[in-house]
Amino acid sequence: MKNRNERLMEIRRLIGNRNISSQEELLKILEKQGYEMTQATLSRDLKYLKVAKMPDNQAGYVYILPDKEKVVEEAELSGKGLNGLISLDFAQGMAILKTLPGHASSIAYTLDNLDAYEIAGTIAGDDTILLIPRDGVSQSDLANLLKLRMPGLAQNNE
Amino acid sequence: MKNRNERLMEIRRLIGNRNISSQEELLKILEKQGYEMTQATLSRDLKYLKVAKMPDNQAGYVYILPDKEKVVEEAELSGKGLNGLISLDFAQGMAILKTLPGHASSIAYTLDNLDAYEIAGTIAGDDTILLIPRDGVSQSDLANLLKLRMPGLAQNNE
DNA sequence: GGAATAAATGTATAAATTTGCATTTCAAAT
DNA sequence: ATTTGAAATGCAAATTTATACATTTATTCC
Repeated sequence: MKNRNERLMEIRRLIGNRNISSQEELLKILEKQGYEMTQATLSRDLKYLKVAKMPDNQAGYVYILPDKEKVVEEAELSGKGLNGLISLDFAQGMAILKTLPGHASSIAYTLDNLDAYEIAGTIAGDDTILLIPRDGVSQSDLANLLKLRMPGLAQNNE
Repeated sequence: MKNRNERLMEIRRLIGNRNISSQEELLKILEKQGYEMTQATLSRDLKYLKVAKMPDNQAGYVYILPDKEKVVEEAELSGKGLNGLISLDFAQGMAILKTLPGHASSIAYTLDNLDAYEIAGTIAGDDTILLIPRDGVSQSDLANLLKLRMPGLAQNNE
């Protein structure tokens, strides 16, 4: 179909931004935006996108994006923050990121909000970030993750 | 409802350990274990536990346990002095504690003042604490210590 | 291009899940 | 021990979601 991909993107965007509780509800929003489709197709789309339905205190149930997808999207949306990054090194099983002076905490904040499985946590000083990877996460896993979200990042080692 | 709590625990355990695709399927397993209940109750249990149903390549759909969000609630409910504490993870032989923004240093202070042998030291950022255990201190030693001295702390891992 | 093949979608229906309401079970208070 | 209010559960119906099958739309390969 001509616009399936576009539709899938839009579905992801919608689920990421609002609390949607049923396929019917989502379907109506999509129809208002000009997408013509049936609930069956939406069901398939959600399956394709690995969207889960989760209980929620406020809304009863809400759709949620799978971790990875969500992360990528939000990182892209925010599109900000990683400018001050200078370098990435590995030592003692951990990653050390150097940044411009004063940039460490904002970048660390962005990193935390990636909600990436691979990152157990970060601690930021003034121009240095200590990133603790989860056990079992290899250096190259982490490098890939970071490269993916930080285009243009210069690395000291590979 | 003598055993509701036990049942809830068991449901969580089952969902954590195997791939379960429907409430019927889970219900049968529970029945074999001696739990008597209907699918309606199971539906409510899953809602209570915030278990989500997510598309899966192998199994079609699988139930998955909630992540940090759950922990936040429990921590908040517990009320005790550790209000800002969100989660506890282990990686690289160290413990990573996530807190609400700005809460890290006060909680780290509390940790230091436990004067626990097991804790060599802590470093606090804004919302993350790195806790360095003494050599020879196991993950479960540390988990026990924290559980013991910090009632209400929920954990992500076992 | 046109046949052959695969992918996407709609329709109708089955399957799965949630929920209103009535009932039972439990807990607290007197 | 009895009453009372809340929590838990079952039952049945409503709602929501998934899917088998048929059809349409796109893609590939001569």
